[in-house]
Amino acid sequence: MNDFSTISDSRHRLLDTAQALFHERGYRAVTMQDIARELGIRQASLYYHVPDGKEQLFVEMAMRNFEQHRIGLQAALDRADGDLASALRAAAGWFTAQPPMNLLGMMHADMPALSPENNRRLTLYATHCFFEPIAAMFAEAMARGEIRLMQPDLLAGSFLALMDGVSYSSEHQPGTPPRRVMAEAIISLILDGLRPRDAKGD
Amino acid sequence: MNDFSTISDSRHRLLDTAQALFHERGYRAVTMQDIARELGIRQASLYYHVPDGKEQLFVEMAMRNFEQHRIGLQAALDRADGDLASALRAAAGWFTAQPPMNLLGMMHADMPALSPENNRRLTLYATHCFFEPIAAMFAEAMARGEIRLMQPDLLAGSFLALMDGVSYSSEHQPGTPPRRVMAEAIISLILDGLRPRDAKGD
DNA sequence: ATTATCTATAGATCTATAGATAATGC
DNA sequence: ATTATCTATAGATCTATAGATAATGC
Repeated sequence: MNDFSTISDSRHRLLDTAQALFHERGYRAVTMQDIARELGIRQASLYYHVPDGKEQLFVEMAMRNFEQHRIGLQAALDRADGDLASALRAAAGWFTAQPPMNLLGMMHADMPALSPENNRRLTLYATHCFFEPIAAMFAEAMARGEIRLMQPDLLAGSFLALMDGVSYSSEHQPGTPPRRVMAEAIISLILDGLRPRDAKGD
Repeated sequence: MNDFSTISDSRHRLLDTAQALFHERGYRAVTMQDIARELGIRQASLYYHVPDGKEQLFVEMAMRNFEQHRIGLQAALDRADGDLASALRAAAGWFTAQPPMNLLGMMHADMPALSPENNRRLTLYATHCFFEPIAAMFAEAMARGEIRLMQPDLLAGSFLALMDGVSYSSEHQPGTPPRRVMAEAIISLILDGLRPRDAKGD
């Protein structure tokens, strides 16, 4: 079938599998055994691909995942119109189209298991890939006078927390609307708040 | 010194210690050893207090914690004035005064490690203690015509996600404002949104 | 010769049990 | 006699290493 580009195809398969399991259950809950079983190979065979073991696997998976998000998120933002509403829809569209990643929960639960050095690297890179683009989006809208003044960092954190909340609901709460529908409601909330506007529709 | 009420004082100390560690690092990352060391006793001695072991300890800790939150949250809401702004400030005041608990992250990461039965019990009880009071708060404001129509469940989930985000920032992001300051900004966002009001202050 | 797997296993943890020991309260 | 601890340890897991085996590409 596909004979080309199989160069590090198995590496990608490994990282994909690790990603699905780590994001679903967390670093400590997933064993090398689990990952190997999912791939159909023996646990010890994983060490051919990641000689430094489980922590290396997690860090490589996370770095690749963060980078994919950075690129996808930035592309979505670049494609959006020049207003905040479009940018928010683009960002939310990106997140809701991706598998749930539970970013804040992962940062909280999994980072402490890593070496201080890896912890630091991943935390910095998460800031770069997630926080900064979102904060910049809000800061630009502020510079355009489109929204009132508020700390962009706080808004970025809130937005990411809300995206995590959407993923959580869609995964664990029975009978919730689709993620994009929830995201749309949240965007409307962010832009206009809960208080009813005096008159004027939409 | 205090000779009375020491009846199950040691049990409370045990649950307190377990709570601090479980909330900080998650169920699987904390060993019985860690908890015992913190209490200054031997690991095996814990089993005198919790014969069924680690899972029992976690479940009892979580149930007690949820119940404390339900009572404190309800009391705060009862004390508030009749409008949503007061209720939101009361709820946020309660959460920011408590030690961070990372509710959504915990539900996501720790529940799968428990037996299906315990998982079910805790999930239901979390809904009862956190979701329902908050959703009711929004539903009542809607009934009063104070806010526009939106799914109370979605708003409750969003509010809890935002509270988790506040806790996360205050713990892991250097140089963030105090939790209550962040919460106040978020409440203003929920009520009025980001778009600047035409004229009229507050 | 290189690449990717395998089997077997050492060593480190971690949970939980069995049974001893000490202190307290009748 | 009851309460709360202790020591010692079995049994289960989990990570990671050593060395064998098979397949592929010169």
